Amino acid sequence: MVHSPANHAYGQRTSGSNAERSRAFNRSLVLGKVREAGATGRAQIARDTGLSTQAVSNIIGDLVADGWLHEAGKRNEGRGQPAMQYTIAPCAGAALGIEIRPAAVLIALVGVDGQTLFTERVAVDTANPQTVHKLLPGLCTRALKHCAGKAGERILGAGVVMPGPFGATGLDGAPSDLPGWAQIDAQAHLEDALGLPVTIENDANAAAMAERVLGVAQGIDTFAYLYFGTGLGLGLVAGGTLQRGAFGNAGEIGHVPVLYRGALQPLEQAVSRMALQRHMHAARRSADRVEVLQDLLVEKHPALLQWLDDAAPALSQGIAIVENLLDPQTVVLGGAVPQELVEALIARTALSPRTVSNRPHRSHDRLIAGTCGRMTAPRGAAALVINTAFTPHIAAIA
Amino acid sequence: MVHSPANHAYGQRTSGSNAERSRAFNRSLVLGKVREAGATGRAQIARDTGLSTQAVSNIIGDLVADGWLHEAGKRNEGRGQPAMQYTIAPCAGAALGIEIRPAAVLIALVGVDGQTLFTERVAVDTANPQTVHKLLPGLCTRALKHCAGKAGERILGAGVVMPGPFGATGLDGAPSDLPGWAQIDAQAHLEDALGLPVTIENDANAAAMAERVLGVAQGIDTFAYLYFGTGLGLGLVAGGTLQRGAFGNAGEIGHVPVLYRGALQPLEQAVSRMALQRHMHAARRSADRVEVLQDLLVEKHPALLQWLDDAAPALSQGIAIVENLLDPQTVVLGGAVPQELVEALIARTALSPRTVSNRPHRSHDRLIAGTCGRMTAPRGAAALVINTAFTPHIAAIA
DNA sequence: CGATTAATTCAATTGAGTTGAGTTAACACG
DNA sequence: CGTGTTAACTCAACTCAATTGAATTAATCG
Repeated sequence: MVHSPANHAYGQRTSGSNAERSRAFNRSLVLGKVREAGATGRAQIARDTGLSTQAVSNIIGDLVADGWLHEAGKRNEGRGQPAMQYTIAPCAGAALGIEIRPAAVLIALVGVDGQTLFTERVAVDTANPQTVHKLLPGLCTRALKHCAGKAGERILGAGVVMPGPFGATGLDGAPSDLPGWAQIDAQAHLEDALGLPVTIENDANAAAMAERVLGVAQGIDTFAYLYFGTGLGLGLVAGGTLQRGAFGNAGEIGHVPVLYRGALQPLEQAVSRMALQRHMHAARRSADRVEVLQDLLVEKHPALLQWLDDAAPALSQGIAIVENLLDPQTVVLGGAVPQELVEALIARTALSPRTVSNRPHRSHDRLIAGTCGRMTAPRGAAALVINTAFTPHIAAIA
Repeated sequence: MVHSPANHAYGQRTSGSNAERSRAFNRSLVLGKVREAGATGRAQIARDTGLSTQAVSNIIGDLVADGWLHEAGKRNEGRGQPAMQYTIAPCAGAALGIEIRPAAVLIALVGVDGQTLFTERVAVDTANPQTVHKLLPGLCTRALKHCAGKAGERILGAGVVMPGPFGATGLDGAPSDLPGWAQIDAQAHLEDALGLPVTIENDANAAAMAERVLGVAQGIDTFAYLYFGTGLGLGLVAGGTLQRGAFGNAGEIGHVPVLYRGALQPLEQAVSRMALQRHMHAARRSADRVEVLQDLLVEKHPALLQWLDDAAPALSQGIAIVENLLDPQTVVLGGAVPQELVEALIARTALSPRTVSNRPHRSHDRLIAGTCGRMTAPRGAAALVINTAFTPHIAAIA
């Protein structure tokens, strides 16, 4: 359990719009359009946004001057003057992503153009607030050194992944809890350690954002992400926005009961690293490290195959619930396990025909594998920060 | 099944902001603040929105001139000049709400101040597109006549409730399907019949909006609504916004399997009007009309009590899933059944302790009864339209 | 009664998008 | 090869709406 600063529902209090906030809104909008398109021109953005070409021109002028955009040659298509193309500048800035696990801290530095510039994993005895506070500054400067000049000095902020749920809930006491974080204001503690604005999120939400910003869910506005962690988490993106629930604890799908090996059990007793380790342990094989899992998969270990065959129907039930409750464009499966394991599980999962997602003409498969790999969570934490720069919103400048 | 105009995901394409759209945004924001507060003054709104008092003053001046707001006396509190209070003008406008059921059409006219001005229920043989098209104009003028002068002539639009799911899905063939609507563009058809802009929504979403705008969920930004209809539906409101899913079919909770009478069955086999009717039919009592249910409840009919006792644990499982997946501030239960039945069911429902919603300090109960009564769906349809006027958004004026 | 506090208004200013005319650079057709 | 067409882009004047700061009004406090 992690301390949650407020016991009341999140309130993002919409503020009124004025010229200044309009400009910030339109800047983000334009940046987002460039990111979405990869490369595009002013006139095209004007059409996409309903702004005049002049307005877009002024904004793009600003963004180029500020180093956010680069000119990328002219595009020659049909008649008329060729349109100058713009792309997100690789050195426009970067965001830090940090994952705090019970026995390790993972860090990633991701550029606003989507390049992962640096990753590192540090094992710790216990990831208590003191240890992490001492560890972070060093890690942070090391990360920044590795990309000096390339991502410039503009660090937008830090995203931090910590295991949920946040605040006191009926799910406390899970083995994934971090010691010592429940009593302190985690965000303030981390901002103090890093000297950067910090956003805290759970692993599944961060992973979902990783796939949306950097991975397989780019351009998909409404999807669910099943995160294969110690337990099983669910990250929800609807209309391009992360759904956190009223207290930041949406997505606790691991506790939903499903039929598994003939009995009703919480889904994460069937599908999760914890479940897999328990199963392999019973077969006297360890499965605590990602490399080991990969080896077991290559050697087609019968216990692993058995687990896959048992887990798939449980997963299918979970997906049916998610599909019927949220009607997503697709469900992404991923997490801190080898890509091959995810794919093997997907291959064995027969999706229920009785859901709203079983529609005739689909542009995406109902269940797809995440591509962000092992560093999904820390990269997602960074993606979280990057995403805000590309998502327009009217907000008072604090 | 109802025709869904597009087989691709909803796209509400954000447009850029300019002076005009900023003004519209701020107007809605101010209107929303007045609605939220009941009565409030300019300076207070300025503080709430981060706008200057001058800006708020100008906007309020406009809104009063346009008939949206009324002055409601000065408030004398402490020092300083007393603040003029403003309220939503009862005759500022109204919205039409229509529910199309297989054997009946229900209509409601709701003023922007929240007053229900008129309701009517018309039985029909089959609610096919032709019948409805012929019926609506008369119903509509009748509704408007009953409030002439009171709600003025400003009708903002019509909300229409039709049973989901929309478009082709894996859930087709449900008994709640409407005949003949799958082949036509329902929205265009209804706009033609009414001469008003039409918003189509399913019953649960409309009911959720009814409670948010008119009922027990006022001021609650994130909640789930369990709608007791022919089946069981789920309306989701997150951050004040209705969550429709990618194709408008979010909330099909009725198909989630739960343990009911010793076997895994879809939740709506346990909790729904359909389930109740089947159970009472087996006890040789009809239960097809709301009045009959009320009588059965008063006489404490043993079969009904038995059904309540059986349904409650199933409901509890459904609620646990909703809580863990969405972390709402509260869950509202309601629908087209007597209020007393809803309350009797709630009284028997023991909520799971193992969910994120089991938090120590709660401002709302975890499960509360809806208060919008029998006309929930049509009133909610109207609320849907009214809500847009009070919700700020940057959008191109088409 | 004067000082203080708070709401409101007036008038001038500012920021940002729009408008419409003009420029540039490609293609297409004779 | 030149002229017309098309489309991207730019310049300068304009407009809308919010901000700023001073002034006004109406209440309470001492």
